[in-house]
Amino acid sequence: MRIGELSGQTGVKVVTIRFYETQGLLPPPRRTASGQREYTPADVARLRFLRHAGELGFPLSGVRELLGLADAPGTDCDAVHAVAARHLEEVDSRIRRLQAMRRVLKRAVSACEARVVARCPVVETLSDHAYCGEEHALTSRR
Amino acid sequence: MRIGELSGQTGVKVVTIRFYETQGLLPPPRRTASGQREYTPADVARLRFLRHAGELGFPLSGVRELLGLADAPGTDCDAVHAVAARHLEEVDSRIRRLQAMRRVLKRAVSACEARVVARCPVVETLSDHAYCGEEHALTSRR
DNA sequence: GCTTGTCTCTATAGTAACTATAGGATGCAG
DNA sequence: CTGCATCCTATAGTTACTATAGAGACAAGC
Repeated sequence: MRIGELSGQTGVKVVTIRFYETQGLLPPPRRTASGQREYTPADVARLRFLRHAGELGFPLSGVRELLGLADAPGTDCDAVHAVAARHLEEVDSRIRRLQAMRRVLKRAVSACEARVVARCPVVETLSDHAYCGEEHALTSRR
Repeated sequence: MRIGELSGQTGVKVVTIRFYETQGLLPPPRRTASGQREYTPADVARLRFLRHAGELGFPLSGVRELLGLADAPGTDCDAVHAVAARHLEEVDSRIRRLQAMRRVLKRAVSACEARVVARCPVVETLSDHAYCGEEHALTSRR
């Protein structure tokens, strides 16, 4: 099948498929005489794996590891588990950081709606250095 | 004060301060005869505002808007509220997406630990096209 | 006056994970 | 055979910075 068909079957955009190829996540397929890529059902499976991993937020480096492990004869479940567990921790940490942001933000936005104060609570929150007390919850972002 | 001092007082790295200047978030300061930047206490306040907004996850475009509104004579609280409320929704949405990821991920990782199945649950989760049923919860990332 | 060390300057490139665009070539239906 | 969808490569843009190179500036000590 050609790249458009592969894209349709997997839900991965054509440009992204080519991008995955440059990143070594998808093996370079055979080409027709005119240079067009020709894929097999095995590529569909691999690309679906890629997509699912992407949807679960694995970074491409992690996906690469997972693919390597899944490809190896007799999957090393421990190694796979380690990659996934590490990513789960990362997701947890991102959630915690976002929730900390959310609390501060929600408080300011709500105060704004309540209209009980003279000065804009959002601007105050951002301007006030005392707010830095919240800083502990809002550790380095990313 | 020079840029290093400003950096120390605000916790924003020197390179980041210069970056904010190129992005129009911090006005270009006066320069000494030799070309070094000279800042005032007003710059400290503005940079702290910038840092707080950054910690709350506002995109630079949002920070730009907020700064513009905060600078205007007589803060337009409604406009500020709109920017903040929009960002709050964005944060909420990111949290929801991450939590959906987390559920799927947690299930696979736990199954892995329980060791009740023959094949690696993480690899299964990623390979199984039936998993696409979860797709609704895991909408387009980013 | 000279050296040493820290700070500052500009400009460029790299990060993640794609997306967008330009400018052509190919494949297929009518 | 013409038109349109699809395909090709290569390059640049996105976000919010960080890293690096190579050079100039400032303060202290000798």
